[in-house]
Amino acid sequence: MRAEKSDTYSIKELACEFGVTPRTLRHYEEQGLLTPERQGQNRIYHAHDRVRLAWILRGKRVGFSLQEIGEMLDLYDLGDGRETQRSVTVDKCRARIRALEEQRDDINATIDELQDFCSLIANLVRSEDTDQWLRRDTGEPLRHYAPQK
Amino acid sequence: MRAEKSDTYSIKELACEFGVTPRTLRHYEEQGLLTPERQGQNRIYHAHDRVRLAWILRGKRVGFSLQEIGEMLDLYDLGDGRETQRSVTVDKCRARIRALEEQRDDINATIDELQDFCSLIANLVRSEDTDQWLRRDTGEPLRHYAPQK
DNA sequence: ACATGACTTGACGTTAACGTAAACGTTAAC
DNA sequence: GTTAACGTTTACGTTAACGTCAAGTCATGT
Repeated sequence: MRAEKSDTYSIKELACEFGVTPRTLRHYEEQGLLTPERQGQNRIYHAHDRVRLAWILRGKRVGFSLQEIGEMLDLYDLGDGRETQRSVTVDKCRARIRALEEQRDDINATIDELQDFCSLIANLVRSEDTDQWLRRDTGEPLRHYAPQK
Repeated sequence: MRAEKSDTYSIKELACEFGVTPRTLRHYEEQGLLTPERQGQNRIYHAHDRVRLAWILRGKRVGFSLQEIGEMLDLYDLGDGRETQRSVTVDKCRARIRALEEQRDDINATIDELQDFCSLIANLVRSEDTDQWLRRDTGEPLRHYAPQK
């Protein structure tokens, strides 16, 4: 093993670090999302690639397709192009932001509903009189979530 | 056509209303996410199914698989089961909430980066001296996003 | 009577994002 | 020298979430 390491990674090192497989990194390369340096035949990843990979994976977590992620990464690369290109880039960028904000609203709504439901059933208690489930706080019988007979 | 409509929907009506195809509704039924009433051979959807469909589609928008959505819907149905079942349900529910919160954090981070980038390139200007792109505010030359020659 | 239109059930096709296996070339250790 | 551990390319397999037929059913309108 050589003494030099600088801050480069083999395909497996980088994959491991991000909890993915080498195959995944090759796949991202096929899709044009990564373009690692080559030493002979082997891929060498730099900090630059690491940053992009982090972006890609976060993009995935928030539900973007690889293609969409590629377009977003292209935005960065086109950031200093001609005037017209730049305004297009800015527009697309803002559209993405709006989409993400909508998605965040969806998530918040889902969280709210899950929390309501969660605290509701956490407070359930069975009435010995009516043989029904009641809310511990108000004593109201359930309707909404009761199985219909 | 009969006079009665109450608040039921044909498969196409419900599909249209939510911007999906009838095929999609049948698919959700195959997966056990919907169980519409039948009149003879035809499916009849009620308000109840509408609510579930809204849940399903929002679940999809925030990135859940149909299977995960099914499990979440099951949580609701199991809400008034036995004590032990209920505690399991609450646990799963809280796990889901945590996952969603993490995802929201991801989204916020992505939005932040996109906004930074967006305002950055919106403020770019070209220097006639150096023939480079500079920040309009600080005059700093770009490094990060400049294509490497 | 018959055509129209909405619905039904198969069943196969498609796309995305990889998994997996085959066959091969380096280098490092034993 | 050969086994092991890593890398490579090529190529076919897999899963999810439907799309897209084909072929049949059923109530209506004319």
